[in-house]
Amino acid sequence: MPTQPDANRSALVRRARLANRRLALAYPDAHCELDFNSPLELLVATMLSAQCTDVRVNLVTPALFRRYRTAADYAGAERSELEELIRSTGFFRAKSNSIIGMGQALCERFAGEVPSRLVDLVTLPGVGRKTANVVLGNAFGIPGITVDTHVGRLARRLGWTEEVDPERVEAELNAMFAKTEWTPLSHRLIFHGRRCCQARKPNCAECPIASLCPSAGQAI
DNA sequence: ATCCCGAGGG
DNA sequence: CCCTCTGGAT
Repeated sequence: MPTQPDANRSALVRRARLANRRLALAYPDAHCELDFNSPLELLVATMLSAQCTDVRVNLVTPALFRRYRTAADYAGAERSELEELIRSTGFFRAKSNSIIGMGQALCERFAGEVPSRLVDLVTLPGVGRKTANVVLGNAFGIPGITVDTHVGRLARRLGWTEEVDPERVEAELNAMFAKTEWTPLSHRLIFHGRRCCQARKPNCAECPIASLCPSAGQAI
């Protein structure tokens, strides 16, 4: 006989998994919307995506990826030139510093290659868990929940977690879903967050998982 | 005025 | 825990 908190917990997990299945039907084409052709390109694009739309990132990366092709290219990049190429993505000074430092770190510690382990990725300047999980999930096929602004907001609205710290949100979602769902679930939540459950105006009237959402219809 | 596929520093 | 970094879109 399960205790009451356990029963509530398992009901929550069943509701969350049902929502994931409905999101899979609603967004069968959910995928990483950053344009890239290599792990290094995805790493750079993801570093640029902080507080910036992926549409904006995809506007600057074609010229960026033509100018810099290897880790050594980034390591030796001229700061002012790199800054101008990425200026419109915001935080351009910090991002330039991170990208140059990232290139140097790859050359010095990883033979110029992007590492495929989270513990290694997060040692790179400007690379946190979110960026690391994007690279792992989309360039190396290693499952991970990417807790960006959308995933965090939706997980809280859906009542899947009350945590604010992205690492804690990630841990809670990891415990609720099969590992094979971690990356596709992240993509579905991001698609849903952009197209329907937006930060300022959630469209609960047309939301495919409103019946599974404790926040539906409420002013958030 | 608020938000966008965050990370680092104090 | 907080704060800051930055430009563009709505």
